[in-house]
Amino acid sequence: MSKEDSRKILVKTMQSALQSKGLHGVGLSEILKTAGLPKGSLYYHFPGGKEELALAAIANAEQEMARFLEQVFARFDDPLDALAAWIDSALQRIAASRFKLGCPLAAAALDCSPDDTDLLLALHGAFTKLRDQLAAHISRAGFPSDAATDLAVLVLTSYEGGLMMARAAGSTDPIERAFRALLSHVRLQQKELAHGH
Amino acid sequence: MSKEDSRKILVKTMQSALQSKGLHGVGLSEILKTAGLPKGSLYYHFPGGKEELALAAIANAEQEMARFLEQVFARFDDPLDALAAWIDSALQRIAASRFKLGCPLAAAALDCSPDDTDLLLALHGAFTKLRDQLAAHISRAGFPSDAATDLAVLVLTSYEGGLMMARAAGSTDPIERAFRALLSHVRLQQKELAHGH
DNA sequence: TACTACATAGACCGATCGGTCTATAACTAG
DNA sequence: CTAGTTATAGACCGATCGGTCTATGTAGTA
Repeated sequence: MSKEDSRKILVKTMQSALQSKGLHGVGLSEILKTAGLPKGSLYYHFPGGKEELALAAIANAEQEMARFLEQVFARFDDPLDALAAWIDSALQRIAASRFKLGCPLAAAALDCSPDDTDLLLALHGAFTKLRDQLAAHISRAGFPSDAATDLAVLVLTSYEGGLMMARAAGSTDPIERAFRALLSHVRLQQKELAHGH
Repeated sequence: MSKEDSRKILVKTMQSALQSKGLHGVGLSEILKTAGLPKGSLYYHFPGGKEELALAAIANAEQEMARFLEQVFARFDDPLDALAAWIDSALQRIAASRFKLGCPLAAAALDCSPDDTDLLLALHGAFTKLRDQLAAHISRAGFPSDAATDLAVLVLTSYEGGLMMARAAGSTDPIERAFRALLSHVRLQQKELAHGH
């Protein structure tokens, strides 16, 4: 097994552990058992231990989300259609996991101590990047830059909150409702902007 | 110290621990130290241990939120003004805690194992109650019942997601942006509804 | 073959986890 | 005063926590 393989396995395992149980919800022993690797491997690849592994998992999750968003927006002419498709796929993903998996970023954000500055900083960076990415696409739908950023944040917060509530509900209903409302309002505003000029 | 006092102290302490560190982020010993009570008291009042205490904290948090919402909506004629005021107070609260405190419900939802059915059920109940409460008020602003429920869920998800992102950001910016977008869109829709009839 | 990194393997550590148990203080009723 | 209930007090338990350490492969190079 090469160096890269073990590293990736550990990161993926931690990422999925974050999604299902949160940062303190899983022990290293459980992660290692799932990964099929001994403790020596973990501390060889991640001398910083659990926190360094969590940071790597967060970075990986951020990258995956960013890439996936890019793909979806590339497939649609209308950014709002892309948004709807993105939510649709999120719906399917969480239902497929039987509502066990949430967002690893959100889980880490709520499960860590307020003075885990490294973690919080990494999370803030990830959210900001995703926000700006969303905002850039949304502005293409005719929204001024600042309004687009506001909207991007609304989309992100609803997405994160929706995932959390869907987990509690054991149903996609919260996400569906939130984005039905959101998209209908946004379409209306879009029309308004088009007529106004 | 009477029975009720110790119970309340324990519940409050657990509630604030949930907000700052999540369910598994704090140990019982830390809670007891903060509460100034010995272990015997905890297991006398809560034979079910940590989980029973968490359930009580969740129930208490739900009640507090519901009551506070009721107060805010009673103070304003326009439900949308009340909504804005509610968010405003949330902004102040989280800033006052220097972004350490989130929502205890969200923290519990993301930090627990997917098969903690008791916890998830309690959380689902709490979210549903808050949703319906919000929906009832929103419908007074001229929205049809189903649209009002969708909107209520959008408000709740943005609120929860906003709190989480504000914690990561160390700033109220996410909540401000999300609700600036949300309220502007909702006002527009409200006007549309008014003109349509 | 010998040397040298790289990577795995897991025994072991003190600390802390959630939880149980017995003892005792404080108050009430008779 | 005594008996009984309520609540506190904290020693103690096995399990598990995150982390350290030494020993053992394993691959590439000379």
